[in-house]
Amino acid sequence: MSGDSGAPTNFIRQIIDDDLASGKHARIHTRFPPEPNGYLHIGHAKSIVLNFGIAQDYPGSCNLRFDDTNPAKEEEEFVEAIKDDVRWLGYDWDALRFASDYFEQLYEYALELIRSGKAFVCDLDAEQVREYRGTLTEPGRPSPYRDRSIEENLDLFQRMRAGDFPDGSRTLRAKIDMASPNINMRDPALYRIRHGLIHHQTGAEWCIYPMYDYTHPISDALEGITHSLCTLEFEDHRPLYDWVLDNITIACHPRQIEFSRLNLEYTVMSKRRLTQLVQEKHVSGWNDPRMPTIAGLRRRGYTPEAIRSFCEAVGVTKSEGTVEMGVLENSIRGHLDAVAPRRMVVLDPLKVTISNYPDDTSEALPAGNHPKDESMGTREVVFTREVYIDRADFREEANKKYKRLVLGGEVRLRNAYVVRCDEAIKDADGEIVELRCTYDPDTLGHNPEGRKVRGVIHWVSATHGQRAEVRLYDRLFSTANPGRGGQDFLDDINADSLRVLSECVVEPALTSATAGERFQFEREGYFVVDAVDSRAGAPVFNRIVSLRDSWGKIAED
RNA sequence: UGGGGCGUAGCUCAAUUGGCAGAGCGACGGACUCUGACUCCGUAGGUUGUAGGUUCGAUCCCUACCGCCCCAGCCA
Repeated sequence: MSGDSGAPTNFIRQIIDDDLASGKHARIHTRFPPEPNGYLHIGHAKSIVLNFGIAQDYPGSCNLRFDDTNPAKEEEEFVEAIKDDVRWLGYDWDALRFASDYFEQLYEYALELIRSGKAFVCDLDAEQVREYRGTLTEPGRPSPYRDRSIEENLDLFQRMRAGDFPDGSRTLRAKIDMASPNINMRDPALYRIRHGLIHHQTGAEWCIYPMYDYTHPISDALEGITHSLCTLEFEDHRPLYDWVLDNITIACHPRQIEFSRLNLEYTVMSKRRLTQLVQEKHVSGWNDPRMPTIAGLRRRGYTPEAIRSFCEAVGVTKSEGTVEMGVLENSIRGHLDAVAPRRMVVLDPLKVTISNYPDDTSEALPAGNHPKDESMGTREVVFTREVYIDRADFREEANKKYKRLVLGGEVRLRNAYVVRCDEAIKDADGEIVELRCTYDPDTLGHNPEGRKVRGVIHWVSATHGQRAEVRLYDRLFSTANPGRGGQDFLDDINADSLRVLSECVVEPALTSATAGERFQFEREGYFVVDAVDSRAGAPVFNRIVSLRDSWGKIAED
């Protein structure tokens, strides 16, 4: 049942299997319930893949529901961005809902709670409530307003809605148990008063807003959710979730199941911190390619497929851990290796003159777009007397392990000829400014006989290539767990997380690349045409991820 | 300190519910290669947090410890 997509099973899917087998449910209904107070991040993707993935694999459905009970923090911009991100990830909701759709029903249920003596209007202010609540080790004391008559509570609550009382002056509270060892059960607030806010869905219609703990179970039940999946910090809230549904007249009682949230090395995931990065302009916005947001990963060049397979790879459990960044990187490498056309780009150009190649000639050489997939076809690269190679691909001398160009040595120019380096020309400071090489005309398409070249390097024609900007992104933070030990996480920002290279040379086939197109720059990594800053005929490239590099780990000789 | 959770390989997860502790990723080594990529082959890596107990037999059941996370918003 759960294996249809090849998605690995987990304890939640096992519970669902059991519920289907026992006949408790014939159909599964999940929901993804974001609060529109920020952009979605990779941690939300885990929840999205879980919830929508279950709906896909079982006979089931999944709603997108905005948990919009706190208009002070929520905005329409965020609801639109979230819808975009969910769709981009490849999912479509069965129903689009807002918790605010249920405000009227929520209000009616609150009246029911009051009528049955399960809720009361409390006149304590926030500080007094805190004093009465007790501590982790001491029980709380009942509010002096706890035993008001039902009639008075009804009247007061109706007047709360009518706007008769100022912010913070009163709350509606559940009447549960002030001595409960679970603080969430110590007569939690159900409604608070908030004047003067324009809610993005309901406008100025309400001046009282329901709390999450009250809204969520009822919203779930109203939608016929069977399994309400949330993160571990809500485990303590489950008794309250159940209490609400057990004490009102409602037919459905979803099962809340908690799983551990995603933690990723070298980044931060809390909305508070992401918001701070954006507001204080440590990044260019929610979609900065270094951000772990879906919008950031999208602009960075990640694919929905890669993010989905990443989410499946990390699994779903109740134990907390931190996933290595390499797992995310491998997910995109794996996908793009299969589908990204290959191109040649020189990031740090060093001019090479092929002395024995005629000045007035050029050759259009066919180059495969993919080494293992001929269906991806070929394009032409232009070979000329002057080409660029990368500075890192030449050394005056090196040991045998160095598989690139050395003085007096031979190397193949990818898709073209074998060349030998005869001379390195230096400027007054001793810096190499040009290489003089000779090429072997008999090495096109086959290797020379009787001798072995050191390796293969990429190149671009100096006369046919085009300058382009390439942005090299690295992890946003320099430590695996930013801000650990209580210090400011901003101190851990990686100062080199973005390097802009403006003098790169790209092969002709790349000048017409359009926004969002992804390529492998051979021997370098995977790159995407930036959707924001590229211009027609002048693409800007973002590095998505470098190629795996076993050479970089070997100590320099 | 009260309550709620979680501890299995470097990381993420399995282990048919008491029957020889495995996989993927990573690391390391090799093969292949016109990408130091991809692919393929192989190796290492464990006192299952600790100490007891029950049992022929414990990752699994019991007891006690230890460590880590969450909870004292009129946030979600």
